[in-house]
Amino acid sequence: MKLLIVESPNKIKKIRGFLGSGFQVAASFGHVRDLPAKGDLAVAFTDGKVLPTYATIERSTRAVSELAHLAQKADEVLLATDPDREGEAIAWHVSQLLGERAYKRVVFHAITESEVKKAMAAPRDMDMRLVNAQQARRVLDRVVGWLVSPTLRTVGKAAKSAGRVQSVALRLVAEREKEIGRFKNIDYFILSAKLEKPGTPPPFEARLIEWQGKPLEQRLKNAAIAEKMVEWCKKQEFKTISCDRRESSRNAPPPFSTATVQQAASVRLGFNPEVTMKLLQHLFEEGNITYHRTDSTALAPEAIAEARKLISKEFHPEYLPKDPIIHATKSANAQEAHEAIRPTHPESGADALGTGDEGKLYRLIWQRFIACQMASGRDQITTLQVACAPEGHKTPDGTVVAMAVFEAKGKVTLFDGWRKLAGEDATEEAKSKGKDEEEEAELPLINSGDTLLILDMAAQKRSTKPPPRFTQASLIKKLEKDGIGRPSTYANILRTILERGYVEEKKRKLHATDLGLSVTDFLVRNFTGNFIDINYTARLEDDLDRIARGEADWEKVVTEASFAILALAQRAGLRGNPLKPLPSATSFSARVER
DNA sequence: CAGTGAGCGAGCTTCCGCTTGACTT
Repeated sequence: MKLLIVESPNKIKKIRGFLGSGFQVAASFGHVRDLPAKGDLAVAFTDGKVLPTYATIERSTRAVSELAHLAQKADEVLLATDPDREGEAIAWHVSQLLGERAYKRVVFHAITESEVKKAMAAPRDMDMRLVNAQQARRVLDRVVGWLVSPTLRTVGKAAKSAGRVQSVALRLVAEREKEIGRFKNIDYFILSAKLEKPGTPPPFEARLIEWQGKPLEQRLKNAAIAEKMVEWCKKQEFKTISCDRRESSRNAPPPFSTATVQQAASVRLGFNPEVTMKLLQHLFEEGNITYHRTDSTALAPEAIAEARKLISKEFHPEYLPKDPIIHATKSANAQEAHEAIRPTHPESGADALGTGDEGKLYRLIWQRFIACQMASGRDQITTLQVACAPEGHKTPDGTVVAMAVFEAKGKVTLFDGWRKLAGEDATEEAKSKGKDEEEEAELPLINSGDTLLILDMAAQKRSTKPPPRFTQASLIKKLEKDGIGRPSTYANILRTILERGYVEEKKRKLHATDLGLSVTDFLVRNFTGNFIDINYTARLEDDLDRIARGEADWEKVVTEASFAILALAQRAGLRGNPLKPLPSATSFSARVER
C-alpha cells in the first residue's frame, strides 16, 4: 500500500478513483506545523543563522496522528500538496512530523485523470528552495508582528496589533479618510448647448471646452460670468468643425479569481466578502464550482472547450471567437496553484441552482465564465466639435479663431459580444464618478462645415466630489492589485482591522476610526521605508522569488530584514532585543545569584 | 505605624497563510 497526502479532503475521493486500489489517500487539512501562536518569538538568530522552533498546530493533531498511522502501514509516502511555496512547506512539515523515511513529492496541476497520471509518473524530491522561501515569509511576518505590535502601546491602550499586511490595509483606508477630510467641494458650472442640424433630428447636447482659443483649464466658478457667456453664445452662429468617428473594441473580461468574485458579488449582489466566501465554500463542497481560493485566471482546456460548445449552441456564430481566449493572470503576486473560479457543470445553465443567494452567486460565476470566451464587443465612438461664432476671436498673434468650441460625444454599440451575457463590469469607483463624463447617446450624422441651430443653452451647476470610500471588496481589489495578502486571507484581513477597532463599516463603506488614524500615523512616522510602505511586499516577493530559484540565501534575507525592523522598532520604543536571546550562560548565572 | 512609590517579575498579547469542522445555541 502507498500513501498519498493532499491538503484538502475534498480531493480525496476523486484522486482515489484515478489511482486505484494500491493507494490510500489522506489530507493534511492545510498547514500542520507553525510557529507557536502564543508565547515568545520562537525564532533564534545567531551568527547569521535563523532557527525557527515549530510546533504542531493544535487543530492539526487529529489529522497528524491519522497521517502517522497510515504512514506506518505504507510502503511509500507521496506528498501531493499544492504546487506553490506554502504547499511545498506543508509537504516538508508533514515529512518532518512523520519522521525519517523516504518521501516522494508529486505535483498535480489539476485533479483530472490525465493530469494526476502524468504527475504520478514524474515524482521529484522536496524542493528546499521553495520551502525556504516560505520559511522566510513566515519568519519575517512573525518578526514584524512581534516586534512592532508592542511599540503601539505608546499610542494608547486600545492599539493592539501591527503586521506586514493588516497595517498596509489600514493605511490605505486611513489615507483615504484623510483625503476625504481635507476635501473641500467646489461648485462650478458647465455650459451645455442643445443643438440640432436643421432637418436632421434629434437634437443633442454639446459642452463648452474652449473659450477664446484656449482650452477651459480651470473650472468656471463664477455664476454671473457663466450666465453672461450663455446669453452671448445663444445669439451666435454654430458650425461643425469636425466629426470624428472611430471604432473601439472591448475585450471579454477574465474569469473570476477570489478577489474579483468578491468585488462582483459586492457590487452586483451586495454580499460582503465573508458572506461570499461562505457561499463559495458550499458551492465548492457540493461540486458546483472549482476551488474558490485562487489568484489564477487560467482555465483547463476542457473547460474552455465546454464554454465554446455552449456559446456555439446558444448564440449566433459571430459570438464565438475563432480561437480560445487565454487570459493572463494580472494579480501582482500570483502563485497559480489552482484554476480560476468557474462552474464545473456549465451545461446545466446559469440558473441551475435557483434564485437564492447561492444560486445568484452561481449565476454570476456562470455568466462570467461563458462571457470570458465570447467575442469582443465593438462600439462606435463619435466626437463632434462645434464652433460658436466661428470667426469671433482674434488671438494676440493675429489669427482668427472661434470664440468658443463645444464638444459632443456619442457611443453606439455596433456589436455587444460578451456584454450580451455579463454586462459591463461596473466597479464602485466608476459608479461614484457619475455618468456625466461620457454620454451614451447616439449622435445624428453630421458633416464638417454643417451649420447648426441652437435650441437652448444653460449653465448647469456641478460640484466636485471627494474620492470614494473603500468598501470591503474594493479594498481587497486594491490589495490584490498590489500583491498584498493572499486569496485565503483577504476576508480575514478585513475582519482583523474591523475587530481591532481601526476601521468601522457604515452603509458598507469603510471609515478609519481615530484609533486607526493614530496607529497609522505612528507606524508611518516610525517605519517609513519598511513594512508600512505599500510596495514593501512587492520587494519582499522579489527576494522570495530569488530564494525559490536558488539565487539568494533565505537566512541572509530574513536576518537583514529582521534587524532592520528591530532597529526601527527600538527607536519607536521597543525595549529589549527579542532577536538576540541572552546567551544561556548569562541567564543561568543570573538565576543562580538570586 | 500606616501609607506611598519604585522596581521587579509573571502573565497576556501580538503576525500571515493553509485547510475545514461541530463540546452546542
